[in-house]
Amino acid sequence: MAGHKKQKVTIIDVAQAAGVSKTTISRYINGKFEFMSDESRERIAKVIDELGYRPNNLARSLKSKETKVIGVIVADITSPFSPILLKGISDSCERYGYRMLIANTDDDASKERDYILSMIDERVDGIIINTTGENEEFMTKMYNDSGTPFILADRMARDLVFDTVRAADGAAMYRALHHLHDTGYEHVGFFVEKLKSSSTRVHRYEVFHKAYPEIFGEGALFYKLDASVPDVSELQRFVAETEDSKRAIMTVNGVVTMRLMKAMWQLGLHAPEDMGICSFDDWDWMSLVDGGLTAVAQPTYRVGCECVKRMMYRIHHNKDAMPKMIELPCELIIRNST
Amino acid sequence: MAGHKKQKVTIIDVAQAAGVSKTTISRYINGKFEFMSDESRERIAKVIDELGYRPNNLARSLKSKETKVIGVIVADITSPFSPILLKGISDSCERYGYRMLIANTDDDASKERDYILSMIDERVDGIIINTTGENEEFMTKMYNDSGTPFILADRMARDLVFDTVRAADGAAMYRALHHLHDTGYEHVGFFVEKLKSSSTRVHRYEVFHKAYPEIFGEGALFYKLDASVPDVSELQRFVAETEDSKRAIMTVNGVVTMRLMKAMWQLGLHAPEDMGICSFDDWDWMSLVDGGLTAVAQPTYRVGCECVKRMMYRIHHNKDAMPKMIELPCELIIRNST
DNA sequence: TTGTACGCGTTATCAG
DNA sequence: CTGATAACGCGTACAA
Repeated sequence: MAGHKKQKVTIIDVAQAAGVSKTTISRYINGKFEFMSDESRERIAKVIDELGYRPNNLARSLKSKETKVIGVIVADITSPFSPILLKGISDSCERYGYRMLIANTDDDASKERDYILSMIDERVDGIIINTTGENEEFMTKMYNDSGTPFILADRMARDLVFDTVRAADGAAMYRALHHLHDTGYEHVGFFVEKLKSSSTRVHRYEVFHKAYPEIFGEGALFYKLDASVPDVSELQRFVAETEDSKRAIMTVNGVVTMRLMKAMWQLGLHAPEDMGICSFDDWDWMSLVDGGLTAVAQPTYRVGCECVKRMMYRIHHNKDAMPKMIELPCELIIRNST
Repeated sequence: MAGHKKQKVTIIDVAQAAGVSKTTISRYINGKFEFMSDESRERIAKVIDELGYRPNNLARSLKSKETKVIGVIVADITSPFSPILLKGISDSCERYGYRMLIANTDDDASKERDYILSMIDERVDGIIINTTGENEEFMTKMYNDSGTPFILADRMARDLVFDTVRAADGAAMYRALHHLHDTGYEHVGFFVEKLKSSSTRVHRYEVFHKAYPEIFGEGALFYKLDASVPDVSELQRFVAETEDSKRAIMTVNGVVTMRLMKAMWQLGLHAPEDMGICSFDDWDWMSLVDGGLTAVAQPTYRVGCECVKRMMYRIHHNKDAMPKMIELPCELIIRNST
């Protein structure tokens, strides 16, 4: 017997031990007590306890066509964004009695497809996905084939074909720029990473592009951080182009903020003396650097919660509901750096 | 039909469409091509493609008794430690063709028990657990009942009843203290959070307790950060007790480091001028503060990988192997703060 | 090379 | 109130 998984006790074992049929055990398990005598119930309770019986969820799911499992696909699990989203999803799932099957795509569209397939094979009841954005038609096909609902977390697709839950970062951008303008800044440079189709960055970029001229009355100033030129050089370019003015930096996300803080350190620059800085994304360490960075805090936890909530609605109430865009407000946290 | 999950195509549909029995389809799916004619194979391939057939993993697992799913239970998914561990596990699982079912316990022993049960119900092939440490006997019972292997990630149990993969932070502590001593520090205060049974903290605490006198020739100096007194006060106590000496702080983990950095900021203190600081845990922002914090970097990613590796060994080669303690080396990263 | 028939552990239908 | 029995979708002896 060594090397084998222990024989699990099944519903039949329980039935025999209790001297009833497995039907009755099944009823007991599912709380249909109205269909059995009190003595039966008590005996079954005792036997189940003694044998340590636990129903096999695989078999149950096979029969019932639902697994009570939600698939969650994140683009980058090591991003500070992901754990918070996952916590939101996890806490909510718990409340509704669901579990999570989690996958990480490393922002790779092909991996994303693999995991979607894999999760559908596993018969998850729905998929919450922080998508790379490159599998829109694939997901549509999967949805049509399997009926598995998708909900997009934070990142949106080109067309609104799936429920989408995201931060209202457009509004936040306006608030942040107004704040900078009111505080007396004359120029604001927007620092971005490479713009992939991934849309969150692109969206913020586009909003800045539109909002900045409206508020500051001049064309938007963009600075791109990529491998071709050191971050420090790009920062110096900004300094040169805005010299002798009260200037501030706005970053497209927390990663860029971190890269710029490093670059500023290397150049011996500090906020707010040398330049203001306002970060999109508020990560814990940002309250430490230079006496605290002004930042736009994302409602990431709530995004996770809302994804689950919407998923529950779709699963239990209306499988064919119209796709809906749910936007959650950001918070502008003003600290020492502006 | 509205409101119902799409009818999935089954192995029988494929069999009928291809004009063979489902046995042959099953063989095809499982790559046993030696048992069928080339024409059969081609026809089947075509039909599967046309129908978009995907085998139902629930049914497969029910039969085969293996799900290719590893349960992962973390104590705190929002801790910076968790995503890295998860990435290690995830990347490794991917290589071996496994998926992960993830749960977050919020360091709550009762939740931990619930999730263990739930995962066993789900028939996961094994459980990797960053345990609260309070369910040792429960896990032992579960292991005996179900045969599901457990592997402890980073946190260990009192007795070595399960495989355990962890950082060799004892050795790291010695190295760090030697470094501080060699650099000329006269006193080192060790700052800890509340010591729960959770063992990682306790272990570091105990090692410091033993190592400090050996290296510095005086009794260990401990400072406890808890709700009863402000962090700032505890820091001031340290300053008072080591006045007029070259002193350094050693923290028990990254969270404490962050709290102390905040407290130092409030008191206008800086490293390394006012005191050296060496952090257990090296988180990304630590390279930014005060020109970079000296830190002990944990091999967290590799811990995740090793957990999976060991799990594969246990599942595929030796279910009853003796529990083993696997220790991975830490790295001491010397920066500006010491 | 292919197919028949049974079992995996549950739930649901129906007849007692 | 209770219990046969047939699914659920797949894998596999065993037979042909």
